[in-house]
Amino acid sequence: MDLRRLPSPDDLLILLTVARLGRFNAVAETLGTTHTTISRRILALDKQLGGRTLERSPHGWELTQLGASAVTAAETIEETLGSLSGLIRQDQHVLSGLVRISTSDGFGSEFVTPALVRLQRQHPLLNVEMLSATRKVSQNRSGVDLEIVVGRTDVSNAQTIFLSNYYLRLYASPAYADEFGLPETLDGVGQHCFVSYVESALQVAELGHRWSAQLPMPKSSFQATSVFAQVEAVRRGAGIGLLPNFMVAGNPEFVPVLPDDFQRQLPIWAVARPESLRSAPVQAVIAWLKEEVHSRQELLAG
Amino acid sequence: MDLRRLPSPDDLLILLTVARLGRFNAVAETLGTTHTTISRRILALDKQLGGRTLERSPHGWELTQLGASAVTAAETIEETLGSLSGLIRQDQHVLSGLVRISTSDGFGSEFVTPALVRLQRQHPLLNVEMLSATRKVSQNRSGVDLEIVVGRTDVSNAQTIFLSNYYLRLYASPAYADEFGLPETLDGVGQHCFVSYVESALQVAELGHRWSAQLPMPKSSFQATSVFAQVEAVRRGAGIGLLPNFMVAGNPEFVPVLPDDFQRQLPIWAVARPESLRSAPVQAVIAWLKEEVHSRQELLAG
DNA sequence: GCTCGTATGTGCATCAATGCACATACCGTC
DNA sequence: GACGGTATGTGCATTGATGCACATACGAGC
Repeated sequence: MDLRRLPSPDDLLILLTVARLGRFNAVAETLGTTHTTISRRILALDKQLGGRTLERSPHGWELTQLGASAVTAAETIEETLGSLSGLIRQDQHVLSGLVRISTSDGFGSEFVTPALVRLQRQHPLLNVEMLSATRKVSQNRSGVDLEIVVGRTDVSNAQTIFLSNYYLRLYASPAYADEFGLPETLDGVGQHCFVSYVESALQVAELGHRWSAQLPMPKSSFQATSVFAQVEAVRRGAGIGLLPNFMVAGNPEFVPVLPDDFQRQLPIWAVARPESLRSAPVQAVIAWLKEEVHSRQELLAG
Repeated sequence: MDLRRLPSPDDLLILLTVARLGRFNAVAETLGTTHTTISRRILALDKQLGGRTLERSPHGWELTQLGASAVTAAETIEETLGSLSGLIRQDQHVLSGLVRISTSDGFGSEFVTPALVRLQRQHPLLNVEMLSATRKVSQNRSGVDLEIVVGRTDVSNAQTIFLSNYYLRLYASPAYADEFGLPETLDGVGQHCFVSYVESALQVAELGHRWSAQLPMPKSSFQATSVFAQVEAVRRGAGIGLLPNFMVAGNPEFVPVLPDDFQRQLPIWAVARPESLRSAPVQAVIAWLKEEVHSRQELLAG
């Protein structure tokens, strides 16, 4: 990529500040420079982008459509730089102590474990305990510094940090499909064996097949509390299973069933009490987890 | 967020280019500046980040851990800026007109052709002329909008854009190996027939066997100006040939000869005058070409 | 060991970006 | 309408970044 042909990231960040403050003088004070320089930099940016990014309004400067696109890019750059700065600040302190994390087993082993291993490699004095449980967010988090939870979060004295969405979709094994065929409609799923979570032990309703009337009662079912068991059951032909996409997408041992008709999107959150969030190790875990999720977003969306 | 406290995004992008190219001089050429400036900017970045981002290695600069974090951030910034640029370009242009490109025949058919075909499929009004010639970068580029050249680029009034490295390695056919055996050392190559470029017509010295004293004078030689002819000659048992890896790697009709003892790395560049680079179609060609090369990097490195 | 080529770093001159003083424009108040 | 305050833009001086010439270091070849 020709870096000289790209808009100046510094100029984009200035535009972002203008968008926030509305006046050149305010921006100049904030950035420790003069309104003259701000004016000139916006002029230069407009030339780079081939149009006006700002227009005058009674309340000060307002973004044009081009300016709005540029500000979106600037926000990404700002966040990227902020993360890098935060990383550096973290690197300057040796992290130690113990962080206890509760997480569901599928997401835990696929995303949380790698992030924590990377973190601990850099901070060997940091001890990590990862408790696997597929549960809804608890009202009382004693003993746990951070919870990774699925679905809705109705909790009042904690902060929720969105990590990502993932998808539950219907899958079967090629052998099962060959032997029993696959349904043509969602109603047809009721004629098949179904693999899912144990309903009586289900804490997160969205993980179960009952959560939506889209899915009929199955002829028979194979239920497990472990998502690994569910995946293995589908792989071995136990039936049609409602599985997290990130565990089976792209694997030829799993055939999507009615992929255009059914999928269920679930958010994953990190939840922590405010006092936990004042801990540098917990903040580090969150940052590294976000990085892990972000860098593998296509697996979660796939 | 205090923007004055953040690392300079421009300096991060320079580090990214250093990480890709490994040498300040190459970066300077690519960015149209001097190695002095690159050196100073890296020094400045190291100060902003509070540590060294690069350390010396036998192959050039290598990233420290801090440098790797910084490069990750730089990649995000680059992509963000690229997306913004792409958005703006989309809004402005249906590509049309004529782009004339000069390129070597092997690389041209393997990488340039597919990229151009894809581009033209999307922009049917765009006409493309691809001139095949294996030459060094010319001082006068009249009639050609873009040159794809191999090896060193010593040119003053044009911009060079690094595309990739590829490798010349020694190969023979299985039949030749059976009949004559293969050498155990590089000196032993002198006892064999050698297939190479026509020395008297050689414009890029690195393509010839003489360029390095590692390769002895051959007993006899088969020389051709067409790399396709060279490949065919080796395939038909004419001798040991110095061939681009991307044309024969993985093909059972070609046996690597002394692969651990000899290889020659060559850079490939796109070169254009500043006024050519102001043309949206030329910019599009460069972008698509880079994408083609990037998405098939393992073939070039293999 | 010597020579050559290449890579990076230092010092000074040059150039581009920024600061400063001032000008112009607009709005609100009297 | 006049005045004061605030916001943005122009021209020239100043400052910081970059280019250029040269120096130093390293590796390869003879």
